[in-house]
Amino acid sequence: MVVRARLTTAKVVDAALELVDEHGVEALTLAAVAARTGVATPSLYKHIASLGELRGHLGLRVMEDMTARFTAAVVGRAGDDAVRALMYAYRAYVQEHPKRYLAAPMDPLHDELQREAGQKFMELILATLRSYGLEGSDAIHATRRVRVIVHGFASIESSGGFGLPEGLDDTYDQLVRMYLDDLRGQS
Amino acid sequence: MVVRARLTTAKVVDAALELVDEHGVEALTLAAVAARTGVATPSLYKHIASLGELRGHLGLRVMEDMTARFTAAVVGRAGDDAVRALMYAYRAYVQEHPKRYLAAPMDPLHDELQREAGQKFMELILATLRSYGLEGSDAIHATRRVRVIVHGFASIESSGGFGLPEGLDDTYDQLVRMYLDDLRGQS
DNA sequence: GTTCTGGGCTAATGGCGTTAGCTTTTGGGC
DNA sequence: GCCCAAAAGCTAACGCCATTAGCCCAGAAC
Repeated sequence: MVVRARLTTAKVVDAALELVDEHGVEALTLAAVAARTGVATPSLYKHIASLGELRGHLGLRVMEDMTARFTAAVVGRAGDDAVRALMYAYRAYVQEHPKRYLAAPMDPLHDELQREAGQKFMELILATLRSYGLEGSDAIHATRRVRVIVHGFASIESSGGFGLPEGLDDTYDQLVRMYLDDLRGQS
Repeated sequence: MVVRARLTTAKVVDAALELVDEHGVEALTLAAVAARTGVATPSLYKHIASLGELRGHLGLRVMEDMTARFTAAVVGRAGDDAVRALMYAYRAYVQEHPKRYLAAPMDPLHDELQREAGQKFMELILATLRSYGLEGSDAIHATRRVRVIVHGFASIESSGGFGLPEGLDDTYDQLVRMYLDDLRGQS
């Protein structure tokens, strides 16, 4: 006899992620998640503490997913090659999942649940920059600068903020080149 | 006898802006706006069509306010001096009104109500870059690049996304310099 | 076989946005 | 200076949402 597939926190987050990918963050409602998981709304509270906590789990999931993808893209590369791989992987991810990106936490370090994933992400960037031999605050500034560029571009692009999408690839190429030139200049 | 101050759309937006500045975008609720304006909630519908439209008006207000501030900062300057003034004014505005920044529309060109303000803003950036003599798509790319930098930094800073705020001024200085070097390099 | 626990359920509450329909104020036309 | 239409306020009500309380049932533990 088939055991009735019981719900778990992970499955609830799965449903939330699907919902966000399809209809955007504003469509993330407990009623919708319940419908998708085939359960009554209050039953979700056996697996999550609140809608806010579900959002936290969702943000964590997205951040872990991004880190995994970017790690795969960067591994085995160094220098400009690695930085390019990271930056292009970032944009590719957001292009594939534009609505999901708005569910990613911008301040993971301030959330108990997401802190570890946030640190892993930052360490990945630092590791990507390793071969430039940056020390102390130079490394921190360089990390912040890439983050500003990739996040700035991604958040504008994913919300349709660039009037016409024409030439966006070129714009991104220029940003990558600008960052690399800058890195080289001060390393 | 003092005439009872009647409500207008502008006053409703004023109240909404105060509310957002004090308690964040998620606190923007018709009930709260009604309480602040001394009116029953449904009465607001005599001045706005819906909460969504109020958000639109609010975004427009913020965008116009920013454009006015940045224009004042840039006027009378040219070249690197103008670009620096624009970029520092942008960050200063967001530092003064961190919560408000999240109410600013990221795609004003796709909103009937905000399109004109969005174009004015873009024209301001283009004008700021005028003295570099960029033509056609070069000007568009350069505009997009500044926007990515200032928005990326502002959105991360305003949501506390940089772990420790230490050295943030330096990071921003580096971003400004990076952009200027890049502009110079390709002009 | 009984018991205990975990995961589901229904019912109910309070806050929200929104609509309908009423009353009141107000300002312009005569 | 009065009248009346339109503007701007109100209360009542609806439906959706998150959340809580309290019940029930299945299945694992013993």
